[in-house]
Amino acid sequence: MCMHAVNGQNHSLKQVRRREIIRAGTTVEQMVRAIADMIVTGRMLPGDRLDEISLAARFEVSRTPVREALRELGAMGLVDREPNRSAVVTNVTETYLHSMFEAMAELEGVCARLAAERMTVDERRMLEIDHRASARLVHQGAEEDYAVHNTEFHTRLYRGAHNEHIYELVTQSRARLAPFRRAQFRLPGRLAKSYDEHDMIVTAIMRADGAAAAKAAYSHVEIVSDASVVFASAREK
Amino acid sequence: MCMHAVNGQNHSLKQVRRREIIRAGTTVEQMVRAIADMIVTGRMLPGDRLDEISLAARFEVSRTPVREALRELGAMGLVDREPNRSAVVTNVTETYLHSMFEAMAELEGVCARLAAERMTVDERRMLEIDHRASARLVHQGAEEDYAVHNTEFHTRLYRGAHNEHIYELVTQSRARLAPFRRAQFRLPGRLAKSYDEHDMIVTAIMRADGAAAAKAAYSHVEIVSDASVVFASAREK
DNA sequence: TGGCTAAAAATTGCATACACTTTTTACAGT
DNA sequence: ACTGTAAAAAGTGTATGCAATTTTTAGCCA
Repeated sequence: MCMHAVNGQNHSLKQVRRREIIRAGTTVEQMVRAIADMIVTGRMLPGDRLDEISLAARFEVSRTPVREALRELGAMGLVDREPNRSAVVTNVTETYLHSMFEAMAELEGVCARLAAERMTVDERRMLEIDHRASARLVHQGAEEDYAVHNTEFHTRLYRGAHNEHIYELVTQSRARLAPFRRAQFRLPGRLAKSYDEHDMIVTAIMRADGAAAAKAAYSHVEIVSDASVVFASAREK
Repeated sequence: MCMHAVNGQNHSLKQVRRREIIRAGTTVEQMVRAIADMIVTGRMLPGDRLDEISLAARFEVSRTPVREALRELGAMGLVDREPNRSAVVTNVTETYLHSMFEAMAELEGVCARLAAERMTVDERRMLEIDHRASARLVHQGAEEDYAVHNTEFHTRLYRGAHNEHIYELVTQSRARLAPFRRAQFRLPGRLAKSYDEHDMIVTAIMRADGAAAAKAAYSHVEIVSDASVVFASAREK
């Protein structure tokens, strides 16, 4: 049986319905953002399968845009794809995880150094104000809120380097690392320690001491301890 | 007219024919490699359009895999895509280009430092031998061959850092930068200068002097001069 | 000639169909 | 029960079709 006429009709209706739901950008962009968010925020864990049919059903689209979204997520390193196999939330070896933490430390170091040399007066002021304000969160033990502050703090550093490409690299790396650094601030005393480390960075930046800022930012990432603590959670799957 | 039966037949035949042509990986992977190569080697210039229909015809596939390939190239930063518009080989502002060169210099610096600290005896030996051998190419003024050597030399550095993630970042950045650093070794005296700079890096690495290696590698990228010289060629389009 | 507009053509976005591959299930023989 | 295997089910890869959008072309008027 030939359904071309019916198809057109059906298609139209769906199109109209979709149009209302528009949030931002194309269907694929939305899906990429939505799925990336699920991975980065831990609602999906390394190893979890992402099959095209389920995703298509979930987002109420056909498999075509789903596949494009998965392709993009694959290029971003958030999912692994192998021919004729379902996509899977990227899981990495301990060695590779370590290399990501180290790369992150190096990049943070570079950003902090450049930020110390280049931040505008306004940027420095905002960084310091925001940092000081976070002391309250530490005292309250507000882990969630501190995590939000922490993300902003680092984003300020990355932006402060005034280098668009480095910003992209470090942002991409941070996203890929996110699934493996969950539960970071739940370790006892971690909040206060993080604050002190931020303080070292801020102080160096206010002095425009690039070398000190780089050193402080590098050690803030704490390659070794984080990597091992965190890996357990990744393997639980 | 309904062509479903015919479709099946036709499809089958094409499938069989394609199977013979397999080179490596899936159709999309092959296309990504092929197109990326065209961009990186300059057979396609920044600003050039990549329309799906022509590409589909060129590679003898339907638009579906073409779209996936373009999506991936977009994620890699080699092409720009906007909704309802043809993909275009990425062109960048002078500011962004400068940020890429700077990022590259920083990354090379990190790689050189880590390489100086971590390269195995074999890696150091191979680096030095290969470097010494390139002196002949300089004397002959063999630009093409030196360019090949140069690529290998830097790859050795990146690998020598013994950090998989940094390797990925620097490789990705190098690919994105490639379209804008064409014709590098055609400047008079550039070959000899490049050799001397390599020599500084190699010497520092052989001494396991990370700081010196980093400094030498950083200045080797020559952010400012390259950026301006090279930008002309990008704009010619 | 120089725009302005509207129709036509070209092109992209997405849905659907079907071949091919992988995974699961069911069942036979041991 | 236990394993091997074949059939069924599920899932991926890609071609094709149509709606929506952008680009081009043609014609019009000042």
